[in-house]
Order: sequence, then structure tokens, then C-alpha cells
Amino acid sequence: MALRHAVLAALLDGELSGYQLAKAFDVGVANFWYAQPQQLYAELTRLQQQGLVAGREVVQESRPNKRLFHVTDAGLAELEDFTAASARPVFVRDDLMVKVQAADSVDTATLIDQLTERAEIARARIELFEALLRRLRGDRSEEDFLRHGDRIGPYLTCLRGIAFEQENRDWCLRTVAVLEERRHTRARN
Amino acid sequence: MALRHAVLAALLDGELSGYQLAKAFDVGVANFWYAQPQQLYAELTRLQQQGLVAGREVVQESRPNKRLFHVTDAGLAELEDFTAASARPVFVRDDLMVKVQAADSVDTATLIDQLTERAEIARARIELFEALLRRLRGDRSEEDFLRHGDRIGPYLTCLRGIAFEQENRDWCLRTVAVLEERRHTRARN
DNA sequence: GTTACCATGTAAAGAGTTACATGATTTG
DNA sequence: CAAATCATGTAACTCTTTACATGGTAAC
Repeated sequence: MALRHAVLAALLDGELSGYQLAKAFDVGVANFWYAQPQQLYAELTRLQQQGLVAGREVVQESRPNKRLFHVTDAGLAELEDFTAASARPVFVRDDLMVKVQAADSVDTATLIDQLTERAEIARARIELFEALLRRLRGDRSEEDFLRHGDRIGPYLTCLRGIAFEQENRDWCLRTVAVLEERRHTRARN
Repeated sequence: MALRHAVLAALLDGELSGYQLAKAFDVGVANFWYAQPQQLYAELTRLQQQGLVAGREVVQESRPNKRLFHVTDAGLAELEDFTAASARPVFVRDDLMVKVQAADSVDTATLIDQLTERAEIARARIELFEALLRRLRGDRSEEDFLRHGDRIGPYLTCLRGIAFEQENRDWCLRTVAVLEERRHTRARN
């Protein structure tokens, strides 16, 4: 059960409604996990039943009412246990990689398009993440912030998000370059 | 359905038994996907029923008999379709990131251990992947191989595997450094 | 007026993990 | 004699995705 803990970790930053949480997870600005709104609403309900989060109804006039959730002491204890338990390494698991693996046997035209598009998406995310980093550290330098800041978890995970997307972008562009050169070479022969 | 295509792509390199396939997926040497043996046996059966792969029984004396599978023309066509369809971007989704996100609120001792261990695993995988790259390109230079080699798909995915693991390792080590320094700083105050 | 945003869900299907099962051979 | 390798699966469970569903307000 990983989503549970991702939700708990996300709620450490303060009270959030399901909708706000969904936005954070959706943009990937949460950058350490991704989940869809439906999952989050369901998970919040479960977590509340188990007493790991508590919600309070906020009545709004010009908008639908919402429930704001925060982590309870039991939730914190659960996170503590989770952190102490060991985690297995992860793999990339990307459809694009499967396609590239098969690149020698299939038409590469659309593949090149997809890689280019993916590089662009990665670029956009890097920008987004970098803006988030700046916001998190305020006017401090990164080094200073990481040494003395109160809440560095999100900053550290965001650093990884950026590194991942950079690697992503660079690999896509490199692969496009290789595939395109081969197309031209073949065309000439 | 993603595993289907990963299996098809993996079988492009030649006939494999379920067991051999499982080893490739397990080590992650397939490096573009990961799956467990049970999944693979089930998937091979399904693929065979759908005519996307064909198997032949190989009778062995000192070992149990095995079934060697290869991709059929229908399988190739399926891969072609899959490649043409668009793929959604991926996220990292790593328990370790969830833990780091919560690092300000939980005990970091075991977390530091886990990050260190993960860095070591990443280092080992990088070595493994680099050996695989050397084997794939033979005595050619990377540039030459990527320009004129017959089968570059696995090479390109392996490049990404390495980049991913490097990023992984570096982030873990950086995070450990940050967390450790904060422990010491706090201890002093 | 149409699109985007706020706000919350249910239901079903698909994918992946974990646990359980078996049994022979080879290597140390 | 124990551990690793070869070889193949089933069953139950959890997690994720996709599709469906509703309804008001704000902005262009």
C-alpha cells in the first residue's frame, strides 16, 4: 500500500481538500507520486475511517462545500512505520522504452514524433519544478535552505523530479537524433 | 495492456523460453520493463492463444522440457500498431520518495540507511548495464554502432537504464548528505 | 453561451504483487 | 547435503486506470 502513504506525506504540508490534493497529484507537482482524483477521494475516505487523517467540513457560499483533511497522530505513527520498513528498488516502465526497444522492427516515423513530444513535456515539467524549488526556498540559497530550512522533504523530492525529467528529455532527444540519422542513411543507400 | 508489448519487444532478439524471459525481465537487464515470472508465463500463454507469438516444444534430457517462443507476423503487426499509438508520460513513483517527502516529520536514521542501500544497488546496476552495452556494441565505438548497427533498440533503452540509475544514485547520495548534516547540526543545538 | 474551475464520487475492468505449488539437475 | 538453476504454473489480493455521473459558479 503505497498511495496511502503518499497521501499522508502530501498532507503534511497542511490541510487540503480532495480536490486540492488531486490537483497537486495531477500536475505531478507533488512530484513524488501520481494518482487520479478518484483514487484520492477513495483513499481519503479509507484513511479517515482508519483514523489516520481527520477531515472537517468547510461550508462555502459560492462554491460547493468541501472537506479539508489533515494527518492525525495515528497517521504520523503510520508514516513512521512505513519509513522504517524497507522499500524495493523501482524500474522505469515506460511505453516509450518498449517502442524504442522494438525500433529496429517497426516504422520509426511516429516514434520520432512521440519522442519529440515527450521531450517537450519533460522540458515544461522541468520549468514547473524549478519554479516550485524557487518558491520553496524563498530568497535563500539552496545550500542554506537545505541546511536550515524547516521543511525540506518536498524540496528534495522535487530535485529528483527535475533530475528525472532532465534525463528523460536528454534521452528522448538523443534517441530522436540517432533514429533520424539512420533514416537518412538508409534513404541514401 | 503494456506487458504484452514489452514481451513482444523482448522476443524480437530471438527465441526465448518463459524462464529465459523471466531472467531477462528480473535482472532488469531487459532494462526497459520489469515483470515477474508468473506474469510472463501467463502473458506468453495469452499471446500464443492470440497468435501473436508461436512456441515450439524443445525436448531436453537432463533438464525439464521447455517451450521456445518467437514473435509471429501478427505479433509484429501488433507491435507496429502499439508503436503508432500515443503513450502517456510516466512518473517516478518510488516509495523512497514518499519517505523523503515525509523526512521532516519522521525519524531519518533508517531512511538514511535505505537511501545508502539504494545508491549501492543503483551503482551495481550501472555496472551491469555498462557491461551489457559493451557486449551489444562489440568492438565498435558507440557512435559507429548507433549509426550502422543492426539492432540498436536494446542499446538505446539500456542507455536510458544507465541514465536513470545514475540519477537515482546521485539523488540518494545527495539526500543522505543533506539529512546527515541536519542530524549533526540539530545534535549540536 | 461555452469553456474552465470547483467539488465529489461509483462501478467495472485491467495490471501487478504475493503467496503457494512442484520437481529434477547441477554446482559447491 | 545444501543451495542454486532450470522449468512451469494457479489463486487470491491489491492497486491503478477508465468510464460514467452530477451540478453549481466564474470567466471569456
